[in-house]
Amino acid sequence: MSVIASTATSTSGTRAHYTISEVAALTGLTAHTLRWYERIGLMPHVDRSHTGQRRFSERDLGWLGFVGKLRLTGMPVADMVTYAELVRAGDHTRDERRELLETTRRDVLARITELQDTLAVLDIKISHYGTACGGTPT
Amino acid sequence: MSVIASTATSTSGTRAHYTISEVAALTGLTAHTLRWYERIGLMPHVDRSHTGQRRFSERDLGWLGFVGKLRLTGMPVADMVTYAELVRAGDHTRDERRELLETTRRDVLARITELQDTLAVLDIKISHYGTACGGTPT
DNA sequence: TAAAACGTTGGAGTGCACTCGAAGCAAGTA
DNA sequence: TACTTGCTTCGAGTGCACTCCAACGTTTTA
Repeated sequence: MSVIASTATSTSGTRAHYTISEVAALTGLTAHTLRWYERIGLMPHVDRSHTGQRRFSERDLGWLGFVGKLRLTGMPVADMVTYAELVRAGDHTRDERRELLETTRRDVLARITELQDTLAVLDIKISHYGTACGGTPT
Repeated sequence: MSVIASTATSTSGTRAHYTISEVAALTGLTAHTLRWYERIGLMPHVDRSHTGQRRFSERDLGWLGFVGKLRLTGMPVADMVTYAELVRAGDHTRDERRELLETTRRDVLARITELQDTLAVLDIKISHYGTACGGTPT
């Protein structure tokens, strides 16, 4: 892989663009997945070199970071695509986007509550196993 | 469906056994899923009527409740089956079971942290949408 | 310059967790 | 008795989110 070497722009740290394998390394996604994201409309338009290879920008990286967060929320890919489409559609979709995010936020809160609930059950079970006498725990 | 009518045992509330559709109604799982659980080894032995129909006990219901909690943790079904096998194997697997549960517990905690992290990102995004001026939010 | 590494595409395949269908008994109801 | 409902099994189908393949072109390294 060598030192990342491409057309640099700014003087410090910021890169003009990244190849697909560089982005894969940075995001933890595979190149396959990155192409698939583009195919399904989850990426804004990605630049190409004169020979047609993808050149990801800093902005693309930022977007992928956010998409990664959305993925961690458990949001379905289809909904992320919807969100991406709203972004592409322009400023008049701001309200819709905010709503989508707020719905997601509520879902996340609900999921956290749910998990804390399971945690309580797990703790009870585990404490039963702690007492080394032979009840009939399931 | 009528009133649940089967061989009752105790005087108040507790039932001797339940048909598959009763259990489906009680758990929210489908009859298909219940049979599938049994096929893959996720259920302890379920009693049958003289005609071969399943008769779920209170104990089975309790087990299904616990399995439901495990499912909510995000534990893969294969691991739940492993746990079920350990329970069937007898008392000498207690340590192993406790470890499995503790691993699950750690996973749940990690997931909660992860979700709280995404929550922070969502809140920042949402607050950007709140200010109704045209930046370029993604 | 030659070899190795990396990039492209469309389409097919994978693994998970269900989910459903078909064909055929069995039990309760009008 | 006829009908409706529910149960059985096996096997196939679904939806999601990737994941991989083949065949070929490009770029970097020795």
